[in-house]
Amino acid sequence: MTPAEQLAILEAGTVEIISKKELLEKLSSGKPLRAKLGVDPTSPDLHLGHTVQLEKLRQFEALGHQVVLIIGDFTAMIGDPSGRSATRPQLTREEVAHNAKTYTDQAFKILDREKTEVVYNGDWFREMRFEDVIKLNSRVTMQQMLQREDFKTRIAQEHEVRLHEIQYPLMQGWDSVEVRADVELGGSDQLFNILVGRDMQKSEGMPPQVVMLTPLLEGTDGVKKMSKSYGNYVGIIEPPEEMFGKLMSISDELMARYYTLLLGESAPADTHPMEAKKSLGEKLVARYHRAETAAAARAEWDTKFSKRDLESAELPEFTPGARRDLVALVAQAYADSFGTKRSNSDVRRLIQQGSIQLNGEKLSDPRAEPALEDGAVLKLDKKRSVRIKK
RNA sequence: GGGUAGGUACCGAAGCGGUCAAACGGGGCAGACUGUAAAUCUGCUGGCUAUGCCUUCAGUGGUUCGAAUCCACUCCUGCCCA
Repeated sequence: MTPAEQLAILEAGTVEIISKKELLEKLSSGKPLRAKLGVDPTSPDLHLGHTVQLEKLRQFEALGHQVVLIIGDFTAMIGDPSGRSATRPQLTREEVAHNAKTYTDQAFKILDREKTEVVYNGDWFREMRFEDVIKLNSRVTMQQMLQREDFKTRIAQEHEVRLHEIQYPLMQGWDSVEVRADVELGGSDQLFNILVGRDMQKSEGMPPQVVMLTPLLEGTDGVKKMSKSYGNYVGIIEPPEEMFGKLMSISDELMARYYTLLLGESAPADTHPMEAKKSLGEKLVARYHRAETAAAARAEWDTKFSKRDLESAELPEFTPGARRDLVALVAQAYADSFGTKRSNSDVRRLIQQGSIQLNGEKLSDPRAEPALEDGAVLKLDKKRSVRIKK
């Protein structure tokens, strides 16, 4: 494949490439490029937001280039301030180590395990001595750091910015030196950090990496960037039904975004939005599970929510414990079947607001001890129900 | 180091001796309407063995019948100056 053809493939779906000319030159050299993506294992699960970049990396791999995945086990302890309006919580080494493991396992649902180079930036940062850190710091000016939008606004709003946060871009930049990256991929909020990488490489006498920015994927709320800490994510190892369900609950607007960003196609214009959303959901579930599983998830969703046929739907089975009053029952059902902790007060509220139904009948007395027959359907809220199993 | 403004629930922000589990906004949760969409409307949003009780307004101690509110000290943050 000619360099120009490769460029066309790689360019698709990106927001910005700095610069295309450089990329073309690198591609023309004939040598496989080293394409870097750094991920901080701040939470164990990869979500659809990460896949935008991972899919792009897969294209690099398919074109015979070398993908370098940097697990930021060290940087994760600091936390990337990008796009943040507050200092991130710092993670412990144990948390990070655990997350890193699950992270890579999930990344290889997309990338080829055999072809991908995985490195941990703790390998070099832990070795650094304080004088190395000073040297690193001396390469960048305070003013450059303060140009960053997120720092600037935080300062303008008189919010704190801690010193360790401004180290982050330097560290990310140094990663590029360590792995001799030719290209670094990142979300569009990574522009600054990746540019620092270029500067670092130049001052090390290395050819600077090409910056390749991918669009940021909004989370299921349609507003904020998808992130586990915002609770607006769709994890790629989520059970098929859950994944499908989450995708069905997004707005029509967002659906169009997901079509372009995740599937690389435009949303069908002549189809009812709900139908379009269903095919989006099915396709994505199929991508991370199997086609049959996806079809099943869709069918199951239909009986549960379109036909509202809870009787024949597959519901989690729930075996009531010793306490049979409604409050205890509901609280336990949430905990056992959905892993959701709700306080008794919270449950009481749900009951009072008419959320709880038994076989289609509203239960409104928190103190009642409803007769529970085997197979009865206890509806907790609009989206969650369980089947009683004695 | 000096001066100054602050630290209130998930976040922002009122309150400045009792009627404060704490206004208001955002977020979140639930309900109605729907296509588990958006928009809109309604309710809720510390906990509990619940017409009452317990824990909470940076921390500790104090004044008071009574403190988020007053006093002392401590810790933390912003801003200005050095």
